[in-house]
Amino acid sequence: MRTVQQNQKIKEIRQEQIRRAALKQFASKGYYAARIKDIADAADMAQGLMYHYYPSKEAIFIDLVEDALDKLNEACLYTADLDVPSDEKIRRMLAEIFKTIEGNERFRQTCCLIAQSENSVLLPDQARRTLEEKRKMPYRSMARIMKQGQAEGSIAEGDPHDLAVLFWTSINGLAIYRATRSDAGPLPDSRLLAAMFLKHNERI
Amino acid sequence: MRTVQQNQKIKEIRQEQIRRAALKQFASKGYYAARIKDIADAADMAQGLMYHYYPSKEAIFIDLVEDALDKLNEACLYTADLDVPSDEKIRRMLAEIFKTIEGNERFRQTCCLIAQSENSVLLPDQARRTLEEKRKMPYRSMARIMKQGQAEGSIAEGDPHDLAVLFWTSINGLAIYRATRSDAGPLPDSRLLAAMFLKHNERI
DNA sequence: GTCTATATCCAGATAGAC
DNA sequence: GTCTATCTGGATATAGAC
Repeated sequence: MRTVQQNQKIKEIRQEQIRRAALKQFASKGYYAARIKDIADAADMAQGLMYHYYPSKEAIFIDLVEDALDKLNEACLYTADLDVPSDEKIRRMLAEIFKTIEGNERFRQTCCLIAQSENSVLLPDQARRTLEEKRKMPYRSMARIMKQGQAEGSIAEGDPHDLAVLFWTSINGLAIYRATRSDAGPLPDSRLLAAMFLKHNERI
Repeated sequence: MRTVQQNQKIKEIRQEQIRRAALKQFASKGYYAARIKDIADAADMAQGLMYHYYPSKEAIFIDLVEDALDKLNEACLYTADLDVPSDEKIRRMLAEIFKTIEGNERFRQTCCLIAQSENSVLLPDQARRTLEEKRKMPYRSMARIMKQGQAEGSIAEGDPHDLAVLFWTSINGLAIYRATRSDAGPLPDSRLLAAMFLKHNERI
């Protein structure tokens, strides 16, 4: 006889299996093209079992989107609080993101999940709301860093929010690019992108 | 009794209606989420009639993707042949693209169609092949312009192909951004993005 | 908790009347 | 050429045995 704790443990493991498999599917195919069957196969379990752990496909998706955006926000706040000049924050953040896009499959998938989701007008209602509410935050954090950098004299002129938009949309574009080509070589040097935001005298 | 010419005329009009409606649907929802029924409704015709003009959903999609990429290539070649310095080509191209993303709904949808399609690993086979074959061209054109500009001394250092990748992925990201927010204000100034590619002394 | 079998629904595609 | 009605397959979700 299994104890309650053991069952709880199984539940956590299973849900993690499902999340991992679902992230892979949603990130590469988008919400609609990814089928429950694919996810179940990738998670090594019967399709029916999925519904023992999640009430619906949408619920899995929402779980992933929330998690992805929370992690992104967290990383932004962490960087914003670093005790280094703003231009250095930008450089580090880009270097870090590029490195993880290249090396960390899970993170790359997370980027793609967000990109995929933002890309699609048609999403389940609750997922849509979650997304719209949470995605604003990284833009705000980045705008704050840009503004601070302009005051410090190291960041290029221009509306800080516009710079933030360019920052994230460029990242989105690159993550998608990388994810959809098996033949893609390494990403460009992150400093090329950083140059967009830095004043000349701050470039390496 | 209608003549052959009149029927031909009807055919062209109908196909144009379908393409216009399909572009809108595919661009905003992606290939799988866009339903034939949606397209038929948007084109003001019965679902069954669609199949009188196109053999399948995939055929419509391929038609659109080919058309979109051909137009993009054409625009690249046109710009590449202009008799102005390379940095000026970059500036003009970006200004032109930004303007059309903002003002020209059809062009914006075309950008999104390409972005959507590139974003999705799972596409009908022939569409996938068309896309992979044709999308390389804009990258090559742009890389050539970057290289030439470096020789002229106006474009930033770095692998020309990498710069081309940054160019197009940033555009893709922006087009998606703009297309998915009803609340989005105007796009950032195109010169902010141009700054990524220009040497300092060439910046405005 | 896990599986197989099945119900249900809906999208793409077809048939046939007008 | 255009429409309505229908077929068919495949996807989500459920039921029930183990």
